[in-house]
Amino acid sequence: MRARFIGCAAFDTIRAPMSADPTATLNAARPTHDPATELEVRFMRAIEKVTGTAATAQVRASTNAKFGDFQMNAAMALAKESKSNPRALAQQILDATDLSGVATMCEVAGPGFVNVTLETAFIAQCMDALCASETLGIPPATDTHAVVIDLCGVNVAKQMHVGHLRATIIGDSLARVFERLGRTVRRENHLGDWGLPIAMTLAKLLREKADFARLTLDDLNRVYRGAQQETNIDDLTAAIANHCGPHRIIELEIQYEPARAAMDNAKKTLIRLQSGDVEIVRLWERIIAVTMDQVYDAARVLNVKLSADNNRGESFFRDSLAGVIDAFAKSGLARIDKGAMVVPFADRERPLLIQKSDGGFLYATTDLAAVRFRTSELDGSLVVYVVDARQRDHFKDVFDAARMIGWNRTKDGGESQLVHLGFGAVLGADKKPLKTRSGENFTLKDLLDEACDRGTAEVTRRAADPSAPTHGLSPAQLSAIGCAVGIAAVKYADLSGDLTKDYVFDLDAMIAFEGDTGPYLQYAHARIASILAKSGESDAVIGSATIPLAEPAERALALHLLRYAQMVMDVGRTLETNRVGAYLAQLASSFNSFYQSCPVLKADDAALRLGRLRLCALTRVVLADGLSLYGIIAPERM
RNA sequence: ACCUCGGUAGCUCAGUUGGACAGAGCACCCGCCUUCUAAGCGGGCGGUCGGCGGUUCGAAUCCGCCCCGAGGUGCCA
Repeated sequence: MRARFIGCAAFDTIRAPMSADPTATLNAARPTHDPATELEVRFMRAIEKVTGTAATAQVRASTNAKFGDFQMNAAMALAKESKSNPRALAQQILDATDLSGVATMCEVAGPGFVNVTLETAFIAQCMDALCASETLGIPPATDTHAVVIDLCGVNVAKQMHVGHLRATIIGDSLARVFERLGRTVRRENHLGDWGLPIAMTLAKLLREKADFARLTLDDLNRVYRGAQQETNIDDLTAAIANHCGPHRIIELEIQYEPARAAMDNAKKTLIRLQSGDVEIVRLWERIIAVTMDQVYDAARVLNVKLSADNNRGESFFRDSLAGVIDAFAKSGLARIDKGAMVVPFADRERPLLIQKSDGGFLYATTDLAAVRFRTSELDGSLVVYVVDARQRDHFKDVFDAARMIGWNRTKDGGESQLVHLGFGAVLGADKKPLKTRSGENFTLKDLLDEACDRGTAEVTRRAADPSAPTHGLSPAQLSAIGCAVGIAAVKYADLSGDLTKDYVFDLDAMIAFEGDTGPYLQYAHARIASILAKSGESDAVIGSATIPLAEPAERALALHLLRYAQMVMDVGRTLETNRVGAYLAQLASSFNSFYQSCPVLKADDAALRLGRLRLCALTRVVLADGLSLYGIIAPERM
């Protein structure tokens, strides 16, 4: 079984494999409504004319409003290659660029930047194109293969803890991003539902004559831990390994006699399970059901798309393990070493162990079977493993072995990308990993309950104000909004940071409602929903209005809305979910600034009012869509 | 010992893959609700980007050597 979330570390195996091919980024489809696309095209033509090379123009949004809307940075790098003056080259490129209908003002600045200020009419044109797009400007996916995402990864008979939060919501969020990009997505929940630890638990339950019909997860959790402890003979094996005296060893052997008996019992139970003993299989299915109920509950509360349909655990692969060994043995990639079957690597000492000297299989064996299944059966051209960063070396080995034997191939023989998205650990206040083994830690359920309670308390407190939009709502309605707010706080806190870093589990920080938080985004959304409702205008009327861009706040908001599609595509390319959060925080901030300085319902004239309403409407759509990538619910009122 | 990842404001973190004076949020200080939701907006305070060298028009970002922290390293998963 895969104990995937014990603790700590930070790394990603992702950056190298995902960004290896620069031409892929160059040739990738770009959002057609995005001004950066048009600028890139026009500047590239000019660069080709001037220098004869097909270099990217390096068009970026300006870091500072005083530099205009966009900047073109290619001149400096090109000047370095040709050893010419960067400012002069920038001017040459600028002179050769046809910017009619796009930019009003362009100038060379600093060491060779080209600052671009867009023509307002062009921004309006882009905004109309964005509004007309059903995908918010995201071009259709070119790859029709599946994206396979390994997420959640719970172990049967064990309680979910805060570590599972990450594997579940990160995986779900990535799945949503790829769905948004038009890809076919397969969520795979690789359950730890097979092997000796499960048999040990079953054996102990049988010995204690447990009532399987009334079994709870707490019971299972306790028995699981008890079974681990009572079969533990680490001290004895250590004593033998350290060549302790015979007296000491005999003493330990007597002491560990019960442990050996328990282990023998567990192994017998395992054989019964493996051979399909009807009674044992029935009980096995029962403990899986008890375990999975908590997972489905958590998924529902977290608004994560995960159900029994996604379950494909270790037991699913049990009959293909011997085939894995055969394939590696026949291919000559594996050899026997010290009685075990290993796959050696050319570039490192330590091999990958795929079969124990006693003939037993290991989790690497299961993972190899799963890799093959996910590429060749599920047809995944991208397989992402959302698993604790500490298993980095393990996945490096498994992926390399899979590539060596050619299991990184889709049905049509194309190459699959195998990526381990190793997320950081959730640490305690002492900066040490929160460990489940100690037993006294926060369970996932505790965390989610607390988030809902605090959210509900906050929403209820504000609803007491007679002028609040939520005033007069029923406790059930307030609780629904409160849970959405509390859960948004938790999910945003997790997904908006660097996934590969550890973070300290701080409930108060996680469930904060002010500043750069999930509720801040929900609040902006609720404000807009409220304005739109109060306006009394139909979508059709609002949709045909002219978007106003005269005010700086209007212009800034519009330009940011135009960047949405590119951001989603960037997340698909890099798997960095924090880009969504950063984008949305900026969007909400831009909107709130706009809202502060530009009256909407009380605008000076009817056309301006409708135009600003249209800006509001589009902001609401993008905000809600972005929040949906995190699986965060955006209430109409709060 | 070896391999890997990290070190940015008092705290929590960003930093568009080498670009302009390093940005947010929290905390603290000062303004803004008879006006569309103050979970908000505007302004201020605050940093030798772990240290030292190197590469170049230009480095938090790339390279080298140190310091500190964490994780991993063959028959558990």
